Amino acid sequence: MTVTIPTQKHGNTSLAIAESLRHAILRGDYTPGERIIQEQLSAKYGGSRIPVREALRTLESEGLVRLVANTGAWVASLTASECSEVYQTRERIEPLLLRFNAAEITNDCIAELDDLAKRMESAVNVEEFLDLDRQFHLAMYQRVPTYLLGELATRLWNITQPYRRAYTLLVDTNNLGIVHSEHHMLVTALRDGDLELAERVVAMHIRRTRLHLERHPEVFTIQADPTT
Amino acid sequence: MTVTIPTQKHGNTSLAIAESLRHAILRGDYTPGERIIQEQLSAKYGGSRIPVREALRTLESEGLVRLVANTGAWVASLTASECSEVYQTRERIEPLLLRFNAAEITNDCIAELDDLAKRMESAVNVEEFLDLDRQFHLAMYQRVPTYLLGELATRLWNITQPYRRAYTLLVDTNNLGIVHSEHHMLVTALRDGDLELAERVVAMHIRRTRLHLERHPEVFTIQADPTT
DNA sequence: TTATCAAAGATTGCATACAATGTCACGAGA
DNA sequence: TCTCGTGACATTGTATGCAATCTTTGATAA
Repeated sequence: MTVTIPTQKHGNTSLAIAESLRHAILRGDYTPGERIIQEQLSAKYGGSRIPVREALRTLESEGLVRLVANTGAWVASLTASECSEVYQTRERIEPLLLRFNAAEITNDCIAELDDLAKRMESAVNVEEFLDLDRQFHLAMYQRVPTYLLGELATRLWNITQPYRRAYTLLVDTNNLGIVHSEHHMLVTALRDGDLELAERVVAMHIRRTRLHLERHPEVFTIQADPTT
Repeated sequence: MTVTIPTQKHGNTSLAIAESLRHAILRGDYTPGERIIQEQLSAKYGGSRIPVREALRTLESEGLVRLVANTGAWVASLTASECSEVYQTRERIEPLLLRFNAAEITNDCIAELDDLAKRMESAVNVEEFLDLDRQFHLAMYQRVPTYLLGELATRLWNITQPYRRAYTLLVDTNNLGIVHSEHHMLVTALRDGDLELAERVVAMHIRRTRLHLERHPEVFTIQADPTT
């Protein structure tokens, strides 16, 4: 399969490859632990391996790819305890990020969040649910440009994406009642201008999800077939 | 000047260059805002520009270098508010990291911390003080390997290094009384096994430093001479 | 004097080619 | 059968060279 990237201007190839590959990993086109061959990617994008290598380095420091010198690149995978660490970090980071954005979370934005929360309840499949969930968080956190908090939150979100997917598949979209309640609580707190409460809801939301994940270690057994 | 890197094994060149350049930036060999020319670095390390480019990408995602396509690379610089954001993030992250390490902070380690705190009090120059300060933090935070918290804390520490240096130069090493008290409070809390208190001391230590920095915006005017 | 433009020079971006390294399969010996 | 080597193959690492782009300089006109 050949992928053509839109604005293929000179000087942006590695950026475009990084974005495309990041999306592919988040979409689930790659499984955690799957080997990445430079030559295959360069063929796919119709270039040489040089920009591919730079894209891989970028994704490595984002935590989405693991590089070993002279050996190769793999899609990153997490153990249960590593994932738990990421969630505990999110628990500290995201309330702060919400605080930075609070002033710009206007009525329009709250209406949008409310809409997203409702659409999430009637999401028919896992992919739609995951996409709406991501949009919900970004809508809160990207009102205001930050130097690193926004990007950091996104990175942590991305790293855990495969396991969020596996977990959502496991529990089925009907059994996500608490998640929906929490989203509505958050919208209400924001509407009331109660930032303290909103921060606490975010932290609890992340915390509860972490505790659930910790009760399902089988989620972390997804691995690429080594022969692939 | 030519720099020879120890174990120059095939496949580790970009890693070695990244480490060397990172150290050079942290040492203050480069000023925030200073231009980085790929060719100069490749000449310095006696290789081609390819591994230099990969090293620059790594340092970019660490936040130490700013890259612009087709244009060049610069040593990262922070505005006062960006630096404040980094400190606020540290305020949330480092207590958590301390918590992860708590179980492994043994009597030996506490003695080492105590020693470092004392040597810091009698530090004769700014560079020695900065180095001991760094060691003090690492000694607490790197008892236990973490998946990302340790690396994240180090990155945030590194990003703010030039301004920590400028600030320390500004206030002079004699006027750091509060800093020393806080370090000793921390050692005492750890010795008493009072993790709650230790976490609060760390957070307050970072918070107080941030408030001090915010009162000295002149620290953020250090810039490279554009003609350099 | 200042602003604008064009051309030369400097610098970055990337494709190619080859070297270094790792991986895997196969066979010999225990 | 199992272990250990050994060779061929697959893959990664990097030097080189040229194309694309940006920057600077100097000249021109307002």
